[in-house]
Amino acid sequence: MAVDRMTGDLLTDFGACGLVHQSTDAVALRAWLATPGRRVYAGFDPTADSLHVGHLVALMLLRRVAAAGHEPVAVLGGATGMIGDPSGRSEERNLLSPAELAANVAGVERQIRRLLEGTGRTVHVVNNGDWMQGVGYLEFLRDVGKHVPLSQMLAKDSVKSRLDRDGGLSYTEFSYMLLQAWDFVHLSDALDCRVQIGGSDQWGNITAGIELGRRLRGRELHGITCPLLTKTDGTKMGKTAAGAIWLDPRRTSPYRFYQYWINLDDDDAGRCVERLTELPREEIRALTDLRTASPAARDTQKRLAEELTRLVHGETGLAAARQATAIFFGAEIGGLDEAALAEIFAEVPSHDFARTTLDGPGLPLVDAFEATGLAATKSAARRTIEQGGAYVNNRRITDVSHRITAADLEGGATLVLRSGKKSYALARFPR
RNA sequence: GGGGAGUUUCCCGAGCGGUCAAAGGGGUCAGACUGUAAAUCUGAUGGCUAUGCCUUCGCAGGUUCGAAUCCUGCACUCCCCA
Repeated sequence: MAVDRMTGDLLTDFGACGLVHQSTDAVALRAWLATPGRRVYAGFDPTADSLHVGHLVALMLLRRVAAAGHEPVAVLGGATGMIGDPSGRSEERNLLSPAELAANVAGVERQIRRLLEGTGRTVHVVNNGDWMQGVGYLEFLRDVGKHVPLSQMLAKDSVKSRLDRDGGLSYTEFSYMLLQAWDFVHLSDALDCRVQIGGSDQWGNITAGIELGRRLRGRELHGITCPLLTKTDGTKMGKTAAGAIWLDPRRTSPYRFYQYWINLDDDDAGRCVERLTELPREEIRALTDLRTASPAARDTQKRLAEELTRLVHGETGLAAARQATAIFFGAEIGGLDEAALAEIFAEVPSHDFARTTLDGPGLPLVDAFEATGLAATKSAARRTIEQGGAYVNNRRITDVSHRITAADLEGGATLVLRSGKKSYALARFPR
């Protein structure tokens, strides 16, 4: 992976990849970033115990920060998560319990550290809970609130859009930006961190921090936002009908993660490979050419899926995803141990049969299809078999009266049944 | 309150005494094609111990050798006139 893209300055690099939506004065920003080792921060609110694909942009931004010779600072929202960011939200958030929040912070921190490791730079992962917990309400109002004009707060898009709605927003969420603004000032004190990056919905919060820094410290702070990654069909990147694509393999298997990228349409894949990978610009250009010349090959999707799966799940995860892909697309199943099967078919429904059903003539395939739910009725199962859509361990069975016997298990205890192209079910025969 | 039309298998909708598990379309499922896309094409589409048997056409009765189709009552929906 090409982490060493130190060809230009950070802002130019971001711009070239389509990662700049808005920024504060580019000249001042460039000047500040001209010195290596500057600290740049992005925040992550722990709304769940895992990050999802939507967070990848910010994470990759931080990796680029490191690649450009600076030091990324990831801020975990142990304090801000108590409140909930109204930005980009149409409704009031539900508050998380402190216990949930602590668990979320722990999970997210682990992921961030992993993803920022290996950048070869010092990485700071801090929690705003650590500096906010001890601050009293009165103290905060006097030290911070006093310096933030209400007119500015009310002018923020995140606030305005919510005030116009039926639900409005609570005082609590309204105050969120003060906390984030204070984070920025605090980080400039503690780490001399003077640049904050984030999604375009963060612009209001970032500028609130910049303003506060000027008033409180007379310090010049900078901000960059990147466009929110959306798909050409208008839906959010990383959302599927089945829910979000998470980085935690327990929530989203490496296979599904891999498949998500493989299935992107050409334009989306093009944008993702540009913004979410660290491939050299020449390679990205080459992929674009390939995509135009022979879209069917889908080189971009493959490369994208490969890069991101390796980054998030490691070589082992990538290998597992590839193996699962081969099997899900028709490779015969054999020589796989139970553990590998369980891993690959983790999200597939299964049904346990008594071992004795295999005795004598064996278990009718029709019955197995019905029991596993692959077919609603035995008649439906028969139809599927007759029409050539039934498979056992990816071998097509066309005989309606086919029966499963112990011999089919080849020593194992699980058979993989399939109906059509992608409906799978496991038939287990525990000893 | 008066008059009229209707209620069919997942949905829409044809059927108006036997040849009706019920046309056609949609959907769904399989197959072919394909880029793990879209479109297209083909087949299937109540259930089962399956050349047969059982259940289904608003509900309950009745007429008939035989009813989704005819009669009676009930329920619900829609339209028109007050």
